[in-house]
Amino acid sequence: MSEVEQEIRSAWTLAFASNPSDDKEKFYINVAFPYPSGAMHVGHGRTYIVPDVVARFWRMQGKQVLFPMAFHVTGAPVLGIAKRIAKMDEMTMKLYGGLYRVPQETLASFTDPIVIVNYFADEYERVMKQLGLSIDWRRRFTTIIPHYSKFIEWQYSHIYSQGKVQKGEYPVRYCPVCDQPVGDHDLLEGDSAEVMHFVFVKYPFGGYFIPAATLRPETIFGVTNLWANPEVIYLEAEVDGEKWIISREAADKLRMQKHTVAEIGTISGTEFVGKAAQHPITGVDVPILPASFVDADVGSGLVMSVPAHAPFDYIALRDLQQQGKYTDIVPIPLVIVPNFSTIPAQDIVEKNRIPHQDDPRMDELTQELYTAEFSKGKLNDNCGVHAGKSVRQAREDVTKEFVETRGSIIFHDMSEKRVVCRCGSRAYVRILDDQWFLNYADPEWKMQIHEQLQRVELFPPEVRVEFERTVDWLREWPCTRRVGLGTHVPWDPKWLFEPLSDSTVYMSYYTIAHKITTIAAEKLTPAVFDYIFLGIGDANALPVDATTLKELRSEFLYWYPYDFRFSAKDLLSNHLTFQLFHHKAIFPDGLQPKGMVVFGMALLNGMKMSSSKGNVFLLEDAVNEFGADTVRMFLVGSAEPWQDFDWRNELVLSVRKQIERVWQMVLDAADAIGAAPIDAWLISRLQHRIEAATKALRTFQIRQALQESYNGIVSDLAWYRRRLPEGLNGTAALHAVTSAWIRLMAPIIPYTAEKLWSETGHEGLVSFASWPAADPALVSEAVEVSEELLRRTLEDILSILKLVQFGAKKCTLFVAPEWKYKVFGITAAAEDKRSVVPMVMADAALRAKGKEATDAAVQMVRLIHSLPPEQVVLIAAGVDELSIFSAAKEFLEKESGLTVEIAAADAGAHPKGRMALPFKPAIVVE
RNA sequence: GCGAGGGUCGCCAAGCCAGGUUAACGGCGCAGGGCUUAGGACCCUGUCUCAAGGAGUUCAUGGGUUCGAAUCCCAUCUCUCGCACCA
Repeated sequence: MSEVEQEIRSAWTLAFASNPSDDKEKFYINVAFPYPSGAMHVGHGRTYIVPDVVARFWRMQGKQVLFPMAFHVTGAPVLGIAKRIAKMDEMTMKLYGGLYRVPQETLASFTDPIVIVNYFADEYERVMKQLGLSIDWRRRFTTIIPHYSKFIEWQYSHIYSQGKVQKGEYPVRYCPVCDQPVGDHDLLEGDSAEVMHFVFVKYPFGGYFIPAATLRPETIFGVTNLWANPEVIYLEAEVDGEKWIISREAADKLRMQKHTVAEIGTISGTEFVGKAAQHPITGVDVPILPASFVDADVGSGLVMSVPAHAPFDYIALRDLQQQGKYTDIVPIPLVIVPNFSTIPAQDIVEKNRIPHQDDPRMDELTQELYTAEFSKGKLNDNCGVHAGKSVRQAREDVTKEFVETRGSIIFHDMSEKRVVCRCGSRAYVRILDDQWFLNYADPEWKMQIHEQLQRVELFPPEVRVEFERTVDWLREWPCTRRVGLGTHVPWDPKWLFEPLSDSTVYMSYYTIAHKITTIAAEKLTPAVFDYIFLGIGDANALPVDATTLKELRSEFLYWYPYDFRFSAKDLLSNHLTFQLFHHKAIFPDGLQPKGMVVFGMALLNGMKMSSSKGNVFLLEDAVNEFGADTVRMFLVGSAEPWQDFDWRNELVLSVRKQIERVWQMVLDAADAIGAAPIDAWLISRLQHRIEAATKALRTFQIRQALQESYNGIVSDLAWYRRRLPEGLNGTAALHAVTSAWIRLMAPIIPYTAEKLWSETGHEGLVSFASWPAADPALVSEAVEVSEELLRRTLEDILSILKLVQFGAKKCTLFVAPEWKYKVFGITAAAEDKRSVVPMVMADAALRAKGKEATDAAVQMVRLIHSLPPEQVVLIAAGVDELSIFSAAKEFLEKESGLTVEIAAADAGAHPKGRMALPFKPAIVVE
């Protein structure tokens, strides 16, 4: 097989290079391009095989198909990989040297990130070619070539001038040693840490403020005291011009969050414990109490105490009161929560018998109660104007009130302390103040996308809701980064465009990718792209020669807009929606995306496929072990594109056998001659198979298409064989079947199909042969119904034989009498099957039959419900069962091993004969 | 927690939107038989339980609507994906 594949691959070289055609309609599909930082696994395989099957199908339908591919190398991950390889990091070396089998000498050069992406981009291309993907490789590019950068500059010149890119503040994880933001890939530890947003509620204290850090500002109405850690030395500091008392850690963090902090002095926790601050709303005294659970490294290092609702506060207070201190403090209930008393913190602490505030279970219990209150709680009458609100709502409102009218700040802190950069230093939250954002929050832009979305075809249709939701949910997107590979922001070159933001309209770039490289990159000014993509300006007044420009313009216009874009569902909530926004912002109405197909995820032996966990099966290994067609057919056949699929080696082998079966059956049929009565049935069935497969492919139900074109045809051929007269293995009718069959299978198993196509004497490539068309003139319903009758009857005979205890020799078929067909007809036509009996009785001749007729009517309702509706119609029109069975007498005898006799039920003396129904003869075995 | 989509007879997976084609397509696996020196391949049959072609219990669980529900409604349990600066 691998030799055959080789040979065919060379025949395909350049065959799929696609240029605008004068007479053919275009069909342009594309896939989310890969980030080539590692080897391809079988999960990637499906992502590209599905569009390839679609491309091949439409090509055979006579369309001029464009299926391009490129590589997305923008971003930071490879930088990290290169660094880790330079440091000989064990995990990384194992992954690349072991799993990905990068040769040692090549691995040594992986200290350069560009080398990594180029290496894997080449590998992707090689494996994709092995898989037989019908890609126009002339259009390949990577996103960091100068031409593409010029394209991105052009894109953003429009987005920027429309005011859709804005400057703003943004909290990011930041490494003070590297002086850079750190992404998940850059962290040694703590990649699950989230950025939390505290509100600093300021309590006046002497000439100072004590900013108590809280995640639950709505509980301000239940504050009984503040907590300070007596073991901590706090700072007196001037923060943004006010005097605050905070921990040293908080002071450092505040500096990173755009606050000015000047130290004035220090104050030990013990010094102000026992004194009182003032409640910011009521002004009453709030005592400051000591507590060991208060962490200087969280928030401000000082917290407010809500003992009714915070387990820590409750238990710390209980501990003090047990020593006889502060016994006048009583918890103030605030939040009504189902299944809890008015003091939920007490419930949860006492129920779990927590001995003291340093108990390790406390974090978990706190989380439990916070979640319950957040999702189900309502504020009670202690909460002034907020009484009756949900916790969720009150939190939002109170936060707003404090920030806007009471001078509170939002303080960002990590949910875990151990967040460590690759350099070994701890990472913090830092506010970047000159970050650039794409304003996806713009209501007008959103509205345009909602409107546009209605015109986009989506598969599967269920994803439409999710797209709509995503459009609503998107807000400002930070679109620039300081580190990584990519294109510099033209108006602020210290920034680079972030990867998801430089890949939103590249589908248009494909249309010219193979030609634009002949132009020197520095000539590619925004005006040049304006001409190519938007038709703006005079071709003769631009730095590039006019002929070339016009050619690019016309090629773009030929292909665009694209017809379908394919991607896995994890990109739906970002990339797939972003690209709609960008297309809308840049291109005119007629050039907007027309359709999208969203894929499911990949599993390996039931587990999620993941390179980092080593749970992958490399695509190249799969192709070498099983053959490209087998891999393709397995991936297509195991699930529809939008479903998750599971790769299991043991199942793949059976797919290979199926391909071998096609191969054998087609070659066996090559020299069949002559004719048989069953030919008409086979040809008739074929028309249905073609129709069903075609319909399925048009709606991307590739698995369904495969079932029709493989399983369907195989089972038709099996019945056909069975029905051939003794001594015949095939007839000339098979030639029509195999010719259509090869073409139906060609999109899925192109190598095998290509080989069979030439083996069976056809000229040219099957990849460009015309797709078979169903011919209604070749459909014979009568023949199909009569075969169906035989099939069902034979099945019944065989099942009776199986059950019967004696050695049967003879079988008599009693065919239903004419009047029962009449009852069948009446029943079939009845709108409401419940009224059949009176309808039958209305017929004088039938009424004369008495109970026999009413019984028959009841049986007929059951029978009709058990038959496909279209068959019911045909049977109601009348089936000459007597002659069908007579003609098939020999066949029935051969299959059953019995002597078969056929009789009319009314003539038969046998009492069983009365059981005969239309399409269901009475069977007597003796 | 929020948003989206699922849970079907050993496994994969149709059907559900438009209730009666449904004991529930198809494939895989398994079992029996045929063909064969043998194995493979191929063909036939079976594969929830009983059974002269029929009957009984089934489609995550519990309710409901209906002459009739895997399909519609309600509740519960459970799995997958996304939840943002990241490819």
